[in-house]
Parts: sequence; C-alpha cells; structure tokens
Amino acid sequence: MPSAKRTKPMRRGIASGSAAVALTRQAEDYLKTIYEIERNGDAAATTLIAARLHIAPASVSGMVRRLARQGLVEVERYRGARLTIRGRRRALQMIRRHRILESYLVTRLHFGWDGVHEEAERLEHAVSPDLIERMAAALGHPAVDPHGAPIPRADGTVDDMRLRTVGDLAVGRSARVARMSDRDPALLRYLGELGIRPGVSLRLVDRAPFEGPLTVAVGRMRHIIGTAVARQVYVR
Amino acid sequence: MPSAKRTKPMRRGIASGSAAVALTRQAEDYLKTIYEIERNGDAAATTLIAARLHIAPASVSGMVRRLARQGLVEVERYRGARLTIRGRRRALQMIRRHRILESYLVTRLHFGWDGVHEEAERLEHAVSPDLIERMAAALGHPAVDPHGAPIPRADGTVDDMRLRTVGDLAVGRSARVARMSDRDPALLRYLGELGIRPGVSLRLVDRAPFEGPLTVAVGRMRHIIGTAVARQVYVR
DNA sequence: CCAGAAAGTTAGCAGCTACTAACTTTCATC
DNA sequence: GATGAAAGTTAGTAGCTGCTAACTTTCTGG
Ligand SMILES: [Mn+2]
Ligand SMILES: [Mn+2]
Ligand SMILES: [Mn+2]
Ligand SMILES: [Mn+2]
Repeated sequence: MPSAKRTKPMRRGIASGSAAVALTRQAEDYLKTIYEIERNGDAAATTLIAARLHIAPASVSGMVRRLARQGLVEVERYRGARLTIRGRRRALQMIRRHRILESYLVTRLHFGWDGVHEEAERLEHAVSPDLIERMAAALGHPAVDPHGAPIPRADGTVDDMRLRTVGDLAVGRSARVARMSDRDPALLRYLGELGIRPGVSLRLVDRAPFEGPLTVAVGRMRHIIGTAVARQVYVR
Repeated sequence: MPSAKRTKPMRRGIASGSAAVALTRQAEDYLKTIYEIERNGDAAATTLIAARLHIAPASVSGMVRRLARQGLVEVERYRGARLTIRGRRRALQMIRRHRILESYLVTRLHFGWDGVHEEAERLEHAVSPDLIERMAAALGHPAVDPHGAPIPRADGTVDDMRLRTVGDLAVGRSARVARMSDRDPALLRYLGELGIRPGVSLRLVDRAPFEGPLTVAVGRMRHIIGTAVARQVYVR
C-alpha cells in the first residue's frame, strides 16, 4: 500500500539550497549519534558511534563511508567522522523531530517520561515535516523537551550550550536542574522518584572522597546518589 | 540511538498463543495488501499484489515465499497466496493501526482526509501497540476511520461487510454513503467538492447507456460522475 | 485440442546493513 | 624509540528487497 518504493534513496521535497535526500532509518540515527558525539569537540570516533548504536565497530566503518559518499560526513581515516553542513542540518532536523515527538507524546497522550524516548526513536523516521510542524504548533512551539533538552528550531538553529552536571558542582552550591539524559528509562524513573526533574532546584550538600557518592538536597529531602547518576544530571 | 538492531527479525512482546514476530515494513504492507485482495474471495494473485504495491511481479514471488516460511501465508504455486490465521491477525493489526492513525491525525491534528493516508502508511510501521491504544482511547474508540472504513478492534475482530457501490445502484434509488477508497488524494478532493462523504445521502438520478456517466443528487445539487468514480463510492 | 497470450517463477544482480575474523594503524608506556 | 594494547579497517558472509531477463505454467479463444 505504499505510494512508492525505491532501492536507491530518492529525492524528496522541494529543497532550497541542497536537496533533502531520503535516508534510511539507520543513516538518520548515525547522523544524530555523530552530532551528539561531536558536541564534545572531537571528531566522532568509530568505537563511540558503535557503542552508542549497539553495533560492531566494523559495521560503523562501512556506514560512515556511505555517509561520506553522500556528502553528509567527512572522514579522516583512522581518525573519525565529522558532519558536513548538510549532515549537521539533517542531524538537527532529526533531533527536532525526536524532541517534538517526545513533547507531544508526553503532554498530549500521557506517555511517561521514562518510556517516551524509545517511541520517538522509531517515529522520528516515519513522520513527515508537515506532521512535526502540526505537533509543534499544537504545543505552542516548545523550546525544550520533557527531559530539558533544547528543541532545534525549524530553521535549523539550536541553543545547545554545554552545561555542568551535578557532579561538577562545588559542595554547598545550589543549582537548577536543566536537563538529563533520556536514554535509560530506569535512570529516569529513579530520578523521578527523587524529585529530580528539569526546573527543580537542588544543592550539593556533601561529596564523599575518592569519587564517592554525593549528598544532594532536593526540596526538604536529602538523597545520596552515585557519581554515575550525578554525571547524567545537568544543571544551570 | 536505537535500543537494539538485528539483521534477523527478533521476537517482541510477551505473546500469548503464537508470539508476535517483528516484521519489516515491507512484509507488513504485503500482509495488508493480501488481506484486501483476499476479501474478494480468491487467493491473492501475484500480479495484483505487485500492482497494488507498485513493484514488479518477480519481486512478489520472493517475498511471498519468505512470508510462507514465516507461517504468515500459504502459497499454491502459480495460484496465489492466502493468509494463515497468524497472517490475518497481523494484517488486521496493521489495518487497525492505519485507521486509528488516520482518525487521530484528522480529528486531532487537522489533517485533510485526502493526505492522511500517506502519512498513516508510514507511521503504521513505527508506532507501538501502546501508542495506538492511547490514540484509540483519546478518540473514544471510534468504529470507522475518516473514509468510512471499519476499524478492526483490538481483539482482532472487524465488521468488514461487502458493500454495494454507487455504480450498482438502480436508477431512482437512494442510499447513504458508507465509505470510499482512501488511496487517491485527487479522488478524495474531487468527492469532497461534490459533497460526497461518509454519512451523506444521495440518489442515483440517471445512468447513461453503455457504461456511461451517472447523474447523482446530493442534497439539492446534481452531479454527473464517471463510472470509475462511481465504483469507488460504497453505499449502504 | 492447441497456439499464443497472460501470469508466474527462477536466476542473477545490486545496494543496504549487520556480523566475525584477520589485518593495519595509532597510541601509550617504558 | 620499541612494543603491546587499543582502535580502526578490510574481506568475506548473510538476509532482505528490489530489479531485469529468461523460462515455465496456466488460461483463453478459435
Ligand atoms: Mn529522546
Ligand atoms: Mn531513531
Ligand atoms: Mn488509508
Ligand atoms: Mn504501510
């Protein structure tokens, strides 16, 4: 029942400067992954991409080459991949879709913030730009998603500043929770139980030596959390 | 960013009787197509499947064999394919997804009834059962989609009776529009302009000889439509 | 009944994506 | 600077899905 099928990706849409080419689901996920890794400064290393996507490093080499052939990344052999302008545009488009979807599903269909990521991870490859913009409009064009992540605008811009984590906080300092990783549902449920969510204020009360657990005050509760958790919670 | 990837389809969900196996987008569309063709009584012929999916007949032979291997269809060589119980269950699940999606997109996100089919055709493969049931609940468990097609229930039952078309009507008889094909956006826009939509009453005023055009009365308007159009409008 | 047309199948090819195994390059450490 | 570990690449394999070309089966009309 589909309207068309191609083995080769086909051109789609009107496309202003450089035409938007149809990519596979996998290619789109690679671009997002490379974007996220590159945010830390360096080119995206094969092993990091592989780990994030739960695939073997050998598989990444092949896909990265295909992406390079399509002009979406630049590769320096044995060194890693960087998005081209076109690649970054596409990555940001996918991230916009993902975050609008998460926002819509949580606010309009009462998804839990811990399960919504997986659903968005699939839907982002199937929605049309039209549907995404309708959802965005229905929500009043939100600036952040349910996990506090900034939503890229339709024009391809984002305010994606690097934030400190609770782990970086000095003892005694307060901060407002800005954002947290949405990848691990169990972590999100745990943080939810602790009352740690975007917008909440907290204070680092104590830090045990040798990378030990941290004591944080949230409201009038105190919680002891591990460093792995503290590194996933971004504050402002 | 996906949680897992497999080359081989993997098992998913809990599965009561026979486990629900993950199928590709293509396999799911084949099952739907075979279901629709089989509604006319006969086994689904290779050429018909191919025409509906816009692919070459030779490609169908291969996929049908794979579906047979998975126990979703039974094939009689040179004769056509029929869904097994499992295949029909899966087809109906996809049709439920498709129609709930269309209903949701039209009523909640103001999609036009002419464009919504294409969007649903992609989304149906990406949504979780959970999301579909949330949408169904939000809509109050609708019985028909925006084109008048019955929505299979979550338990796998449908009221999918065969209907007559406007073309079958005797001159002078009235009938209520029940349903129409949703495949061709241009046809839907045309019917919309004529005021022909599910629920509307119409009367066949005249029929020109030799399979000629039909005159139908809709409200106090009269329209002359071709037989090809008349065959796409189902009445009760 | 039989010949040609229509329908259907098989074979061979290609691209995508993932895997493992084997090899190469780069890095880190002494 | 050598050397072993870590990172990365290539080669070969496999399944899915589509294609065209060539072949086989079935249908149809005289
Ligand atoms: Mn997410
Ligand atoms: Mn994804
Ligand atoms: Mn439809
Ligand atoms: Mn579909």
